[in-house]
Amino acid sequence: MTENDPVPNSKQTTENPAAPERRRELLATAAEVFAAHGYNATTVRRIADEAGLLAGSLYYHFDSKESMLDEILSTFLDELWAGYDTVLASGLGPRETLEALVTESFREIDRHRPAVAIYQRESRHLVGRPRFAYLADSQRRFEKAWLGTLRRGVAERVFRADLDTRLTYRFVRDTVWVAASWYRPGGAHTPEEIARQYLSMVLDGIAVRD
Amino acid sequence: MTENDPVPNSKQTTENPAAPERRRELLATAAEVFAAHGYNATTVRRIADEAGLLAGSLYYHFDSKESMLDEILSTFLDELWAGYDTVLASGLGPRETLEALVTESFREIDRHRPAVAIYQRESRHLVGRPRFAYLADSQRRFEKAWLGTLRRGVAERVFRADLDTRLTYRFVRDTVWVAASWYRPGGAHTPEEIARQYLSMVLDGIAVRD
DNA sequence: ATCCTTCCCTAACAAGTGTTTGGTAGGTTA
DNA sequence: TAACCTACCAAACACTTGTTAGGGAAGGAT
Repeated sequence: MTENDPVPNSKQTTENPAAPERRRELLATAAEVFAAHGYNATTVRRIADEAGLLAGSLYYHFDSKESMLDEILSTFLDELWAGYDTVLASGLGPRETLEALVTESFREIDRHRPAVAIYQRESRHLVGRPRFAYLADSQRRFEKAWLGTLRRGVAERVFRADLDTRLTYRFVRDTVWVAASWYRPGGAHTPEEIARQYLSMVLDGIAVRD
Repeated sequence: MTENDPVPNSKQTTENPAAPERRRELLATAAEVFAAHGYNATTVRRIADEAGLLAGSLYYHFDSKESMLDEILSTFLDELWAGYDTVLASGLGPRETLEALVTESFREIDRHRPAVAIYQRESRHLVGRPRFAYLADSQRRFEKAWLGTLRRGVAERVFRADLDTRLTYRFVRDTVWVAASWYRPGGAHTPEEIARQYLSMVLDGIAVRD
């Protein structure tokens, strides 16, 4: 029996500053490989190769392959919602809220690109599994925040009333997050620049005004 | 040896009207499962279950699991390009070309929803494999068609000149195709309605004009 | 009645999968 | 020096994977 487990295994909710340095390195490479090839197509041997150790050694740090995925996604979502909640609590108008949410989203893509890519690819079939129940929660909060902002904007006559709000929501949501598939940190554009251009397009359109 | 193979196996480029009825049924269910769970996570036993036969029996109709994927994707892309080429050859202006391409895209999503979903999910790591070289071809033609239309529009002063055309291209492209992940045939909106709303948003923006 | 074709099943194969177990080099602490 | 902890390796485990080989039932053609 594992009577006196040192600690490393099993996720830590409270941040332990002194401890799992190596753990984060391994999670980072795992996330990179998951994002590049997909969770199912990624073998733990491949992760181990990339990290410079053997497959079995990963199980000193993690319970299972799935728990790596779990930790990658939940860490990302925790940080995402910290940013979103700050925006939503600051009492901005609908247009400013939309702008702030979009900008925050591109910043998260910048910081958690692999996690976002994994989320996009895998969340659809992970939702439903009890272990990943927080994904469904997050989806609900997400929809509430975005749809609410859009509807508020329509009510206050800053957003057009002749569009299906639900369709608009989907377009806005998807285009923002799908950027994670081509975005590369350190590329030609900063997250803020991308957000600015994206907002300009979504708010004012790409056609020339008459 | 398989001296006298009846025909069924191996893809048919020229449409044989008398033959592979069952083949198309099986491909349709395979596409559905691939789209729902991802290619790698889908076992041939799962496809067989869904189709009502045993795993080995699939190999009477197909060479391999990969050849099913190949046929699903190439069939879809063939039909997509038939539609696109018609649009591109009809000598429309940039704005009308954009509208026609977007509308045609949503029609393709309506007809080939599983194939589109699979394409979105898997094409990134299939590109490069020699067997799927046509995916890279398609990507190049795709970029050429869309980027060309956008640039022509900027030159003719119908699209804004102050946006990064490449960014605009990515946004337009992604938002159109990602719709396959939530679109359900027979839903509240027809493909043409979705295209109209989407175009209205992209061309004129969601903000109220001053 | 015989043959042939179509379409499927049964049963197995080899390779690859996530995971476990026991061991061990090297540093830290007692 | 002895005991201990950390982080890894070596080797195997049980299971799932895509795929194949051989056979057989049904039905139309001869």
